[in-house]
Amino acid sequence: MGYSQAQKANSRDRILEVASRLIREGGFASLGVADCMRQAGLTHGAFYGHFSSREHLIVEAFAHALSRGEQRIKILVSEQGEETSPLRAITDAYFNDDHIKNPGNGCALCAFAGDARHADVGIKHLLSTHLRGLADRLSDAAGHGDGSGGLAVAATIVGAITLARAVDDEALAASIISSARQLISSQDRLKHSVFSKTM
Amino acid sequence: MGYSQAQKANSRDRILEVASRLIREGGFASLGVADCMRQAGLTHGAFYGHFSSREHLIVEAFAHALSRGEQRIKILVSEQGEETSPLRAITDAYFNDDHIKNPGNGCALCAFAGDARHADVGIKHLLSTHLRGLADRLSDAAGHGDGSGGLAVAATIVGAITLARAVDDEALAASIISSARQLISSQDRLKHSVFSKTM
DNA sequence: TGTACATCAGTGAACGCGCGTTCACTGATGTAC
DNA sequence: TGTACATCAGTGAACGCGCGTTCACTGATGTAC
Repeated sequence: MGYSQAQKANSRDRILEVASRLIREGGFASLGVADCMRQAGLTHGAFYGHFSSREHLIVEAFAHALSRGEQRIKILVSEQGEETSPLRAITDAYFNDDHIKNPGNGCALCAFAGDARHADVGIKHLLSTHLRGLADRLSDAAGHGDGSGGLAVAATIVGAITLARAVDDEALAASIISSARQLISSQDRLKHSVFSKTM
Repeated sequence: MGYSQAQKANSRDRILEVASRLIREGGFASLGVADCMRQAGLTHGAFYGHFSSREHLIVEAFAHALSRGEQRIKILVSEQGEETSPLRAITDAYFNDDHIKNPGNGCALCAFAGDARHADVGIKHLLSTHLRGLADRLSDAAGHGDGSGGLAVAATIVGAITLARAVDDEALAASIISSARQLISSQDRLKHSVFSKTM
């Protein structure tokens, strides 16, 4: 395991990948340096060759989680049938069962909405930027000219997923999601356009 | 500071009161035994005379926070004018500026929606029960016969408050709230009844 | 091509701090006579 | 009523574990000759 810049970069990527999953699964507080390194196939001593502190890792891992989470959502959206309205396609992607049950691989905004309040300003800033982007996309997808409605739909999605993951009862979780789905659908101005043949 | 059952019970209440505020402010992880005892006017050594472990305190403090938070909301609701529709009165209580900016004194559901996923089953159970109650009240207030819509409104409220507290930008926080307010208002079937003269 | 050397990613033992927990002790309050 | 004693809520020093961080060392890879 001698010198190799490519190998080192690869190690760093692995650490980030693991960390971005771990923090989405368990929150920032759950991230342990030793555990993270172990899961990346390294020992804890090597950590400080890649990151100057646990805090720095967390910020980078959060940014990584945001983009990885967005990728995942985009994949889910692209799997929707073409007759689905744009808003419904996004909603279905977020409310996908696999997405709700596997936060480690999902939307970081949903995973950290609660934690972010206690996090430092760098994290809050990344989250804010991401939220604005999501709200714009939702607003467009719903056919709202101005971007006013997107934030509320984002809040409903984040709130519903957060609560569905928090409750101790599968049936209640399912009710939260289906109720949110209906509420969001009521905001869909493109629901009865060319997109929606089945709805 | 000798023997007195009444004094002991009083101490315990103070500890719970402090703890329920601290966890709402900073999340479960932020609660330190020594800090909590200090704020209750005691030293850390006395702690185990009241609670068998930090974990037990957290569960009790969470239950306490739920009821204290509900009290607070009820007070805010009762401060609304009589011409306000029931749903709007509740919405205004949650979206009250003071409530959003002081989680330590507010709704525990909003404060812990994110944390609860990582908490033990006792916490999840208390939260689930509380959520069901809130959803029913919202559903009634909105004039929906069946309880289906309440959960979505609860998700919107919780999501909006969580996000408003998480972002780094006051203007964005305000937009989240006003957008959520509009979305919820669109679900209000009693909006144009006798209740609403000004809306 | 082969050999000696330099580089440095990674290893693993050790450090030190924070914090939950324990425990011997204190002293004010309530009770017995 | 006054005095001696028992109780126990609270104190504060100390323990011990987990975990972030440090550091001397290893050994594989790349370079020089």
